[in-house]
Amino acid sequence: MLGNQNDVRETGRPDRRQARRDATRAEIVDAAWELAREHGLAALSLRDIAERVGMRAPSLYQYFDSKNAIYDAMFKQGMEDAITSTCAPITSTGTREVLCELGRRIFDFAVRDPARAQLLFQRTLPGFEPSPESYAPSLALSDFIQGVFREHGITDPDAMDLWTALGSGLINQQLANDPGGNRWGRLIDRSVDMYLAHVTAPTRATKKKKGTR
Amino acid sequence: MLGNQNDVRETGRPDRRQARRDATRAEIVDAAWELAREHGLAALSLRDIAERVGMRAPSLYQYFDSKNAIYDAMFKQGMEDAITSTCAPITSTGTREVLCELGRRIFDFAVRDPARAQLLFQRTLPGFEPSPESYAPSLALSDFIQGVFREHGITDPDAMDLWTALGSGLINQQLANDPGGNRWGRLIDRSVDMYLAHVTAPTRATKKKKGTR
DNA sequence: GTCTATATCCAGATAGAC
DNA sequence: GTCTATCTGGATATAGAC
Repeated sequence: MLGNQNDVRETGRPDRRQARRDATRAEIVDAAWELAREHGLAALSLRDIAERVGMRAPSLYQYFDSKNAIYDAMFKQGMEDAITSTCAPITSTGTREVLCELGRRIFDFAVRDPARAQLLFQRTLPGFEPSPESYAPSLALSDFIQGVFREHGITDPDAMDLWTALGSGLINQQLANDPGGNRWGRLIDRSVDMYLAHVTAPTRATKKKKGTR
Repeated sequence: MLGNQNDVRETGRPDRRQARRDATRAEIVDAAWELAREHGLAALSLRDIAERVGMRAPSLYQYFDSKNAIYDAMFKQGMEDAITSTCAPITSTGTREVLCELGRRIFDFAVRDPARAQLLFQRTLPGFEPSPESYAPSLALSDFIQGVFREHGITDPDAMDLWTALGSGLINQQLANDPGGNRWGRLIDRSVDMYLAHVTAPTRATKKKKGTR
């Protein structure tokens, strides 16, 4: 569980043994993801993972301290992938186009791999919680999204929460009720229109707005 | 798994043995829900359920054919509770008030019991799928909601999907990121405003509308 | 660093006595 | 209808040989 897996040796730089070790760790995580996609996240077993990488189960303990440590490495890798898929520069300029692009990136990332979405975005695994180190990329992702919104004048925290609800709802419904289809994916642009019309609407009555001017 | 548990005897009416049996079945399902709430849905074990009702595990097989049959009974009971909580007559009249009331009922029902929400609305249990019989109440619930919307002039299927996404997103975020709090519950009325402003907005450009008039 | 062997524990499900 | 006893199989994790 403790994160000394990336430590360098006393020389101050990782030697070849260390590099080999990291490569094997990555192999194990990849095998775990394969199995999770095939049989479900909760059905992962150390035996199956070991078999897929050509080992016996006990050998895995040379690379991970426990099964939860493997889940943790999967979580971390998944979050890093989420950043790669989501945080690329956005070429569009208009607010509507930017939000559509951003929304679609996240939606596609989540829907592309249901098992990954379950580990990253739902909290459904029995006793698993990501370690602070593995959770860090998640915060970076939040910051990126928040930054994009701020650039377009949306700073109200409630408006941000509304956005995350809308996005997670589209993803959720797509995965639960039309896996492999596009029934809710089709609604992304429309959702952005609805959202922007509301958030940028002229102030009226008791409705909270983006600014106070 | 097969649903002969509610059969009547050859006389054509259930006798007292049958009533006792149904009562015990209900006890078992209640105990299973208690344990699911305490230790998580996936952590249910027949031993624990049996212990809670004062039996040994094998005795449960007098009442249910398998562990999945217990999940199935839980699903059915949960869906019936959802109908009870959701489908009561709505006293409000205005469209906004009606949708707020409806949304809040479903939200409260889901958030009140995360384990139940996981079984009913997410598809996260290893090999479980509800039987057609247990799934039936779910369809009745959909029909009710659809009827309410139709009464208020919303018939566009995409608009319905948008509503379910919005609702499930609020629930999802509340359960995952602020369990026990109200961070997204506060946004229900605002979400309804946003939704209605969009769905009932005057037709413009390529935006789909509720009707063609 | 990987293995065999094993410890320990738990699961769902069945057989058959009472 | 409930029990004890057991089957079968799985899990995570550890000890110690090589």
